[in-house]
Amino acid sequence: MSAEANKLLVIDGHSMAFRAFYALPPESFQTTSGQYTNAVHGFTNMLLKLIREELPTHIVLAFDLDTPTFRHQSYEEYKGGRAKTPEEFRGQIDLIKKVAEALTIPAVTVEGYEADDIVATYVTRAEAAGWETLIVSGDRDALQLVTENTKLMYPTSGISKVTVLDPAAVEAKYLVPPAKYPDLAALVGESADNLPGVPKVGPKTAAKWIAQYGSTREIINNAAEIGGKVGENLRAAVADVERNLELNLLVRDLEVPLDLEDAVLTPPDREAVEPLFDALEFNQIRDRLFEVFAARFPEADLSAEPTGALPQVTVASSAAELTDFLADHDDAPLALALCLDRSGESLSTKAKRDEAARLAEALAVVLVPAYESPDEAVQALAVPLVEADAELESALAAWLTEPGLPKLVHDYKDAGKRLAWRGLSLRGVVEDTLISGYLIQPDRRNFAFADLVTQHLGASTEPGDYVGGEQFRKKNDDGGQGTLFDEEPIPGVIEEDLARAGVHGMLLHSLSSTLHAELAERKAEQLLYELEIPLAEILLQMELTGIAVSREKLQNLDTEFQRTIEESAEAAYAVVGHPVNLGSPKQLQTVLFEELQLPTQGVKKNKTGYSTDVETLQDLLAKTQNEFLVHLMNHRDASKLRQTVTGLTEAVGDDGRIHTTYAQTVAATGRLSSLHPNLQNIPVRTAAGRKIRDAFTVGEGYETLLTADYSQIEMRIMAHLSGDQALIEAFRAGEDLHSFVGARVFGVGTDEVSAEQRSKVKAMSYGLVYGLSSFGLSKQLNIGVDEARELMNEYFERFGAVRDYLRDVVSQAKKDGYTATIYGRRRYLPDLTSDNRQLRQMAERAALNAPIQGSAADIIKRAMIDVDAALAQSQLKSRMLLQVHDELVLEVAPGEREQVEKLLVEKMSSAADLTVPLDVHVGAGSTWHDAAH
DNA sequence: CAGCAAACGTA
DNA sequence: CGTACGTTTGCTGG
Repeated sequence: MSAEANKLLVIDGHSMAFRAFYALPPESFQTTSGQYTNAVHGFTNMLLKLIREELPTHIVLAFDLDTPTFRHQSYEEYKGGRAKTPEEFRGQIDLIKKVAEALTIPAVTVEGYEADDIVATYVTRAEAAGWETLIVSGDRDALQLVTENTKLMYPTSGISKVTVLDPAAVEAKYLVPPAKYPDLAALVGESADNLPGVPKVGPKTAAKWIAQYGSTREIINNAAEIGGKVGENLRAAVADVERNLELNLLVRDLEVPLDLEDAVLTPPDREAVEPLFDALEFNQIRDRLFEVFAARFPEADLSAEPTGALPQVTVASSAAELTDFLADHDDAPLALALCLDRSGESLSTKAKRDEAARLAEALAVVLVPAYESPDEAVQALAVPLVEADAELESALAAWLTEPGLPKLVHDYKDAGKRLAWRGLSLRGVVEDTLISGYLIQPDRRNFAFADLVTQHLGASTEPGDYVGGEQFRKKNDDGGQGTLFDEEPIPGVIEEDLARAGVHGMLLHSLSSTLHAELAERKAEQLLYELEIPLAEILLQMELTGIAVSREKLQNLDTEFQRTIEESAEAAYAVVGHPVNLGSPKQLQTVLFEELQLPTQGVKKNKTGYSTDVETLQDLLAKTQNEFLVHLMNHRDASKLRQTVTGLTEAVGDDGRIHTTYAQTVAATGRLSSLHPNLQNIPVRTAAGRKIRDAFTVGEGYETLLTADYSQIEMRIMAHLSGDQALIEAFRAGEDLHSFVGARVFGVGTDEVSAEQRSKVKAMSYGLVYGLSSFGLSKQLNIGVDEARELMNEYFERFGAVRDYLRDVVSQAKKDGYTATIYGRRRYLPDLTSDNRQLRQMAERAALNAPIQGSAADIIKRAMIDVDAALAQSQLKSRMLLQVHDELVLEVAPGEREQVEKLLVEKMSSAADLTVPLDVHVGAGSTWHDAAH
């Protein structure tokens, strides 16, 4: 590289770290261990952006030290009066230095000097060598360094907006050429450094004097001839100005520990980047980092050291090849990976890509045996699912469906579904690393295979990172993966896909054993083998089966709700005199609180201003009787319902049924969640909402829908876990729980409890499960805090063991670091010991709730497995369709109703052995609405 | 076009 | 200042 092409980037690390810190909210950038990373994040991003856009050949980061500098020694108050460094900033400078180290960018410090002096020294050397330089600093002292070859990037607000200053720009902005900036600053003073200047002299006066006399030294020499008040002030402040002059001037000839030439930019140290970015939980930045450096150093190899040999994937072309392969591996577990159709990956929006990914077809199954040694290429076999001969297909089907032949997968339900679309059934799954990963860290949201592999094995899932896979390495000029087609043994599957599936399968074996060691330590193996994996099989069937809906009923509802929407909108517009988007909280704020002048007193606020949620609207209605509010709320209700109807209509499959997907690894408590569409939040509370449930119907060939739900399961678990005798007695007596509790709390007979009293204790009982406070209760019940506290005291007086339990569960969780359900499902809550009060209290409420909500989830999961087994045992054709946390919906085959009902009640009630009975209510009907009871 | 905030449906 | 979720809409900022 020729000298002319050299470009130095020199960054004042401290000042930019501070800018980054104030530009990004610390609370949004925290690792699970509580370390704030907002400054690190912003700084790293900025650094990458500079490398990408400015193309420097050399980079230096300059940092201050904590020790005093020569400036402090000559002026004690130097930088005095600065606010204390915020708590959240602590440790972030060290992390930034670690990032620099991983990127092999030098971080330079010099004892007794500031970062600015280091910057000045490198700039001076670069100038001498004829290099171009870009300074990045938020400190104005750096202005003096600007020349034609040396520009300054100065952040104007935060770190996203920057100005690049050349000499002309400096002069335009500060009225003096760069070299004279110290003269100007000496006269004006610098409040950030606690350096007072001449009173009443601002940049304009100072610039005028400098133009007249040439320098501040000359101004002082001629101070006598300057008239007026400012002249007097100047003469009085000569000592200050002289001191400023001395302190402002940057040192340009420091002894620095690193030569300019040695600051050359080189590719990052991947071995250092990976663990550091793991710890910082920077995943997106990591990707961007490697992209930026790959673009910068196309020839360099940024990939990790190969961790083993790439599996050799052979494509089976005959049944014999498959049967031989299976015979070779006897009955040992084989990992299973699918090659999917990737043609949807280039769709324009994320929503479309996600949709395509969900529906992508399986093109091949790759079977991978456990490897003996990582250095020896494992022999894997790919079986095409398209254009394969019938014999091969049936040989594969036989292996897949045999429960006695063990398979390892990541996301069994997903693989099972894609295979089912091809008419294949997958059984005998002994490991699903998705679920294992979840059981270990239930509050993590993303269990992508590659992430689990990185985290638990520290390995790569990229074929290019394995010996023998060099041809798959992504080169910068990329685009040419198509060139890797040798031939196309399986339509739509390129060589790289096969290699990827091979690596995936190979890693499944190692990930499985690593996760199992963890599971064993947590005593969670039973949960995996006896609960979650069997449940996954059932969920898969439920998802494939779906639930029938009446398109006609949905269509009618859509029309009905649409009419309400239009009518209420018209009526609302009439009140305000013009149309508004009633779905825009922002526009509503304007209409409600500016145009209609509704009282804002006591109105809840959110980040964007006054809230417009139902609660607020109802309060406003009570106060003002403004009928706009009525129309708005009608509009809201109808829009929400129509939105649900639309979503359902779009989700109806060709078979006239809706197939939801259950997420088994999302809810941190152990519950399921439902998506695409969500069938766990279909309205039920209002009459209009219930009409939607009426569109869910029994399918053809079946007699009726059956719903079965646990009655008050969470309170029963509370009774069981707390051992509260009064509560246990209530459930054993089979009395109405809330009347029973109300009678005790209010000291009246069970049948004398008023409706109001009953609803109060009901809210209270449910609230306790969520960690309700007296404040929250008072708000919920619209009563005073005192009355709420009174109510709580009275409650705990009668049900003392409940209070003891709630207290103990939190303190135990603090001690252990986790809560546990009755089946031993753990939830880790590191925030229980956080210094941040809000985080800590949130964790405390989660600790109260997790054992209860989680135990209820365990119980219904157990029940589902037992019900499914009992249905099979009795050879019944009836089937489970939906689970809604404490409710199951089944489709009953003709003539089976009585038997199924009996079996349901029996299996659900006996799913757990509690000190209180588990009551189950059953209802039947031709629609979901009618089956409710 | 991606991602956030607000709102609201369920247990 | 009550837990656990998913989806849609409007809007901002890249």
